[in-house]
Amino acid sequence: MEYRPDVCMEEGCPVCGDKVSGYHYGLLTCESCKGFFKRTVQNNKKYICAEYQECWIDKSQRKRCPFCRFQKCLHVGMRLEAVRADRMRGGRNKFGPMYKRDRALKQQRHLALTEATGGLSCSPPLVSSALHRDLAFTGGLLPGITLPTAQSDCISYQYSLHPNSSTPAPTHYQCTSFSDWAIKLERSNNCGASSEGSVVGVPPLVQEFLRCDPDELQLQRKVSAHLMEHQTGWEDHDNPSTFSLMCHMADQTLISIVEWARSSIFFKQLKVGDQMKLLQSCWSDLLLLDLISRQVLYGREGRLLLVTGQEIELADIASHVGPTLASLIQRGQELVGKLDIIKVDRQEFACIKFLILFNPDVKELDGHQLIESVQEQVEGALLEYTLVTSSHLLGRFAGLLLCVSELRVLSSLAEEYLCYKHLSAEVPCNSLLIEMLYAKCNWD
DNA sequence: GTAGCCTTGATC
DNA sequence: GATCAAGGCTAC
Repeated sequence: MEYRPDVCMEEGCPVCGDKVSGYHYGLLTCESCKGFFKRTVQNNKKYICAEYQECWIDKSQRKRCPFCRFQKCLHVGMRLEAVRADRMRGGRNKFGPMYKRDRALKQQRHLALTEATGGLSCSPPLVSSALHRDLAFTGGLLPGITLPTAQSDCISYQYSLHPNSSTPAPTHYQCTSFSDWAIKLERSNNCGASSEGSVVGVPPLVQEFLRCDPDELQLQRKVSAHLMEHQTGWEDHDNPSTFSLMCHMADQTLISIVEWARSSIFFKQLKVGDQMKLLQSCWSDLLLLDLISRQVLYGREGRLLLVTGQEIELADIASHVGPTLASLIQRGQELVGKLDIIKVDRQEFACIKFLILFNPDVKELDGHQLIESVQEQVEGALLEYTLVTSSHLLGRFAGLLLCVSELRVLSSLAEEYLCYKHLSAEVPCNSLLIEMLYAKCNWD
């Protein structure tokens, strides 16, 4: 394989986003963070953060808070043990093979991406570089002018959120090839389907749940179109932060979840009051399930696939967020890993959605009996389906229920985080997320 | 204290 | 001998 050193150097420093100069103390970093890390460790420096130990570190602000800079160095994986106690110069350390593996991996990823995008990746698809732009890693997350189409194999992004802006978009980023993604979708959609449209071995109720499920590509187009249509209306004076964009994205996903529920079997039979109570009780579970199922069904390892079809390196996100969100992402990743190992399919995810929605534990339900009965039917259908598809008898079913419990814990933590961000005025106004959050609080 | 460039030396 | 990741030097 031809070795291309530039592939590794294209990425920004994981600490500050500056130009990488090589592997230093365990990973690719820039020269200044290398020097900073060395000075700190060699001289056993102790820093104090003047604020809340969550200072943003980028190229322009890295000098402001050495405490947070050093914390970030450690967080992204710089290794203390790579700083030599004896100060011996030259030579290699024990990380040599690790650097080699990392290089090979990056090279492999680059080639895979080049192939997936039909050799169009002349400029690197590094959303990570865009993440370094501002405190809330703005940019690169709104689909630009080019929406994925069958003709366009490459999804472009621009820095500039305003098409008429005089500032030229400095870089185009590429994302997952649309055709590659579509192939994955098609494969997933057709799993087990017979030519008549019924599915062999799949209980009729599960088939009905699957029929209610929104089409992923339609959802992607809808959310992307909405974000592009409304981007000029947000924070006219400034670019919206990435967190704010994520909120808009989540809002749109939530709207699609409500639409899904309203048009679904059983739910349509409920009184509006009960419908509201059920949705208010589980909106965050469903939102998180939507995100997680997307990773399991269509995502790639180490990346976060957004509802718009864009992908972000998880390592990049983790290195740009505070400890609370980083821990949430970590747990989410672990859950995706668990579901990935047991290869949960669309049928099972469809059942889980109904299982979450029809929660008889919700208080003051008029149609409590009906909801309890639906929950039993869903459980029965899921159990039947897992028994048909898995040889592990009850193990798979029990495993899925355990994952649902973990998902509920995570969504509750995510709600707390959202609440905190809302109190810090970082969530956009008129957010459906906040409306749901408040509805739940008042109702609880 | 920072950060860019230089020197060193084990490994390939 | 080339490479490259350590530590060192020094202008700012």
